[in-house]
Amino acid sequence: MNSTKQCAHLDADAFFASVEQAASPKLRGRPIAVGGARRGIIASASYEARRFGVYTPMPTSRALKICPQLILVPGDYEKYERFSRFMFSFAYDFTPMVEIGSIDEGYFDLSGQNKFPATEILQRIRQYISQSLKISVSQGLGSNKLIAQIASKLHKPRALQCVPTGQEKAFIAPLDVAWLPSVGPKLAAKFHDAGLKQIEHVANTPLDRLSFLAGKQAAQLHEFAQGFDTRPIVPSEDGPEPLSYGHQDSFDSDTTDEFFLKRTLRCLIDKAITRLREDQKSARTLSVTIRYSDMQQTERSYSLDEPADLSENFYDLGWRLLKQAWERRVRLRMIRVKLSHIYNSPAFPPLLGAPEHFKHQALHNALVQVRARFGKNALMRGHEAFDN
DNA sequence: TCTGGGGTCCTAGGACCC
DNA sequence: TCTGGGGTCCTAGGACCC
Repeated sequence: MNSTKQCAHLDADAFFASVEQAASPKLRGRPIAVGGARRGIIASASYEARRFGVYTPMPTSRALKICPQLILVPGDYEKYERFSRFMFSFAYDFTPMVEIGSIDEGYFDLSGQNKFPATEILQRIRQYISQSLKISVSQGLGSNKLIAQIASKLHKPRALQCVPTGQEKAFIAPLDVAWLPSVGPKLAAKFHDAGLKQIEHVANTPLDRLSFLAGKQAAQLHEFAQGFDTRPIVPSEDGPEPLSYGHQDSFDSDTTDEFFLKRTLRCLIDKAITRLREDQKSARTLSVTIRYSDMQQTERSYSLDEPADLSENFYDLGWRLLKQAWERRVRLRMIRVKLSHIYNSPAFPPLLGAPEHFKHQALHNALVQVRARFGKNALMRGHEAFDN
C-alpha cells in the first residue's frame, strides 16, 4: 500500500525534427529543421542544428544565415499526429490515466499501480518508443505535475529523472523563475528586476509582495515555488470544448491590396466556419486582427445578437472590422480571424439579453417555437411580439 | 528575406441593470 | 437628486503555452 502520488511526464525530444529524421534515414545525424521556408520560423530543430545555434522560434532566414547547411523540411502534421498516437499508445499499455497535453508531451498517473517500479515502466516505455518509432523522449517522475514536467525538461534530451517525495522544494529551489508555469519573458524580467531570480526567492517572498508583481497568479506561483501542485494529474476524460476557432495568414509580402485582403479574409473565415460546423457549433463573436509591417497589431471584434454558422453571416462584418482596425495607412503583413462565444448548433442558445419576464418558462417555450418556425433571426421579432 | 499558427486566460474601462 | 455599489456583458489589448 502506497498512497504517494506518482506522476510521470513524457516529452518527445525535438519532436517534429526527430520524426522527419526517423522517417528519412538520410536526414539522420544532420542539421535539419521543420519550418516555413518563406517568412516563416523554425518550428523544430534537430539537435545537430541546435549546435549551430538554431532554435525555436527563430526566423528561418536567420537560421539559414547562421547554419547555411541547414536542411529545411516542410511540416507534415498528419505524420506527426500518427507518431504522437503511437508514442502515447505505449503509455496506455501501463495505465489508462494518460493526459495528452499536446502533440509531443503528456502526463500519466502511475500512482497505485504496483506491478513494476515506476522507473522501470518509464524505461520500458522509452525503449518501445525508441525501437518502434526511432525517436527519443525525456521523462520526469515526481509527486505532482509541476515536478514531473520540470524533471523531464531539465536535462533534455533522453533525460529520465525521478524526484523523490519530499525533495520537491529543494529540487526546484535553484532554478530560474522562468521554469515556473505561466512565467514567461515579461514576468521573468519583472521578477529579476525585483531581485527574484531563482524559484527559492519566489518561495521566500511574502504573498502580498508577490501579488504586487504577479497579480492574480501570485498565490498559484507561491505554491508552485514550494514544490506544491494540487492540479489533478489527469483532469478530465474528454478535453474541454473549444472556446474559439481561429485562423491566420502571414503574407508572402506586406500589402495594402484590398482585393487580396478581402479574398484572404474570406478564406480564413471559410476555414474557421468549416471547423465550427464540423463540430456542430455556431458562434456569436467575430474578431479580426491585423498586423502591420512593423509587427504592431490591433484587433476589432463584434458580437452578433444571435449565433451563426454560415460564412455569409461573417464576410461583410469581417471586412468592416478589418477596415476599422486598419487605422494607420501602413502595409499589412498578417490577418487573423477568430470566432468565439461558441454554442451548440443547431440547438438554440439561451435567450441572451432577454428581459426578465422572457425567462419565464412558458414564454420561453413560446419564443423557442417562434424561432423554430421562423428561423433563428426571429428572436428580435419575437421580442417585439411579446413586448406588446 | 526578422519575427508562424493554433490556442487559453487575465485585465480594465464603459455600458447597463437593479 | 450630490452621488453608492454589486453584477454582467462587451470590447481591446496583452501575456503565455505548445
